[in-house]
Amino acid sequence: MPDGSLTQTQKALITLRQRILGGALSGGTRLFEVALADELQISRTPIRAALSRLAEEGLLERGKGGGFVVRSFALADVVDTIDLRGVLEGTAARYAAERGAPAAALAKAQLVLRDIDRVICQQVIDMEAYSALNTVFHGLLADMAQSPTLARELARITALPFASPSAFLEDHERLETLQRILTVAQAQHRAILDAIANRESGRAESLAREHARAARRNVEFLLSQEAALREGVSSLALLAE
Amino acid sequence: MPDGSLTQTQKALITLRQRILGGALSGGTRLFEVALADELQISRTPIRAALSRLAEEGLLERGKGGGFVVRSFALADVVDTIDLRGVLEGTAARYAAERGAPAAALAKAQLVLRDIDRVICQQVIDMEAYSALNTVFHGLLADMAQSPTLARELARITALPFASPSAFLEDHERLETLQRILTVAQAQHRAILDAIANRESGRAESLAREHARAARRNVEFLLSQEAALREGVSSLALLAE
DNA sequence: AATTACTGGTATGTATACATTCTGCGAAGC
DNA sequence: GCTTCGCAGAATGTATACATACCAGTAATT
Repeated sequence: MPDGSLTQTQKALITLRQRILGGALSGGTRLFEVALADELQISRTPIRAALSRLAEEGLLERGKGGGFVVRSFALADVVDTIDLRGVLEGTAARYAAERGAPAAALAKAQLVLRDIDRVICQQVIDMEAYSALNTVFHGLLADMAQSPTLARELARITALPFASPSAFLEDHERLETLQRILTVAQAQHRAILDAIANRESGRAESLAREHARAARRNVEFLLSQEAALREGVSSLALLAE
Repeated sequence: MPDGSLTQTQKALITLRQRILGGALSGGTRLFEVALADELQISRTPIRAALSRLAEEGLLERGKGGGFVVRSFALADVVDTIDLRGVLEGTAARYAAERGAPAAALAKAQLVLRDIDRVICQQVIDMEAYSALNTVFHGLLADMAQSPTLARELARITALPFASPSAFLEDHERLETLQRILTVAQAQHRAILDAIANRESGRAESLAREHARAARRNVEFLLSQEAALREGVSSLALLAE
């Protein structure tokens, strides 16, 4: 639990977020200000601020007569959220193609893809590096759409751990499987960029949607495994039973 | 300014929301807790809570070192947001078609369309009644998708006054123009419902997107008018200069 | 002259006492 | 037996005093 020069609100925010995402607080659990204040040794005011921001992030819901409840995510919600990301990224790709992406962004995206190539051809894949690069690529896609509104909503969705573009990748056991998945994803990245560069908006949209669909297949695969295997999937810790 | 048995937070929330939507606070304006507390005769704590919720609604943004700033909406943002609603409603319609909408919802939607018919064939159109029915119809569409995630995001977007399904309709001067617009919209409603009932997902999605496009055309038309005419368009009061 | 360090003012952050409201349970009344 | 009233407690809502952090303006030092 970090304690640098953070404000009390930030400390509470980090701790509580961690607990929710980590599954320590299961969906439907009501959070009481006094109890939390007592436990975390922080006064009610910053606790309240933290709860409010968690509601803003979509991890909590406001109860009827005040109060906050941990939002519960069912499998169907996870799948829907990933698909929704696909829809939004599809729209971003379409906008980028229709409006014409800035040459600088396109060039940068090409460089990122080159870097990703370098990472995935290694014998031991550095997943942290891949995730970082993948996130940058998807961020560039959002930028190329030149729509702050869309970028905002995409950021909101992506903030949920299971909807992030790099979710569920670190959880594949076999190297071959992982390498195959990443190779296909990279081909999709190239195709999306190509469609945008050629101003093929329909193609760009479809490809981006399909790209997210791969993430959905990943979840469905992981959930078809034995429960024991699912234990380690940190992105799914907050799933309801 | 209402004062029933509302909490201070609610009062502050309502007042501030009204000011932002009404354009009394232009985009980029920073809101200071103390100043607001002093002016509204409410202590800082509920002011803070209200500001936090307005940030959640998307009307305010959090500044770098704390503090809140009124979000500024340019014309491009309005257009993008309406299109985004189209994308989301398109997705809702597609889901409804793919998953199969509950018979009860379909029947209810048919009834609503019947009611809308009755409203728009009048000599003097009761716009309040139309807006209410139109909102119900769009709400049913969101329900038929059977995706809480999607419904949530749709509700978020629709909360912005210029992105609501019924925005900009009350601002048409000539009766014939209004009647033509509503007639076309109603035809689109029917087509969307038909596509959903027939499980034609692609058609349903395209139609719902096009339906939102009509709202976009409305904005663009209104903004092409003289500034004097735009004065009365309440949904656009918060637009940046 | 440029830079830095001080300082006053103003902003948000925090703690806490007090107010209010809601809820669940139990007893009284129908 | 069921409803309703009311009470107790526990929760959130509110006010406010105090702490801290940030910024700008100014003066001192290099």
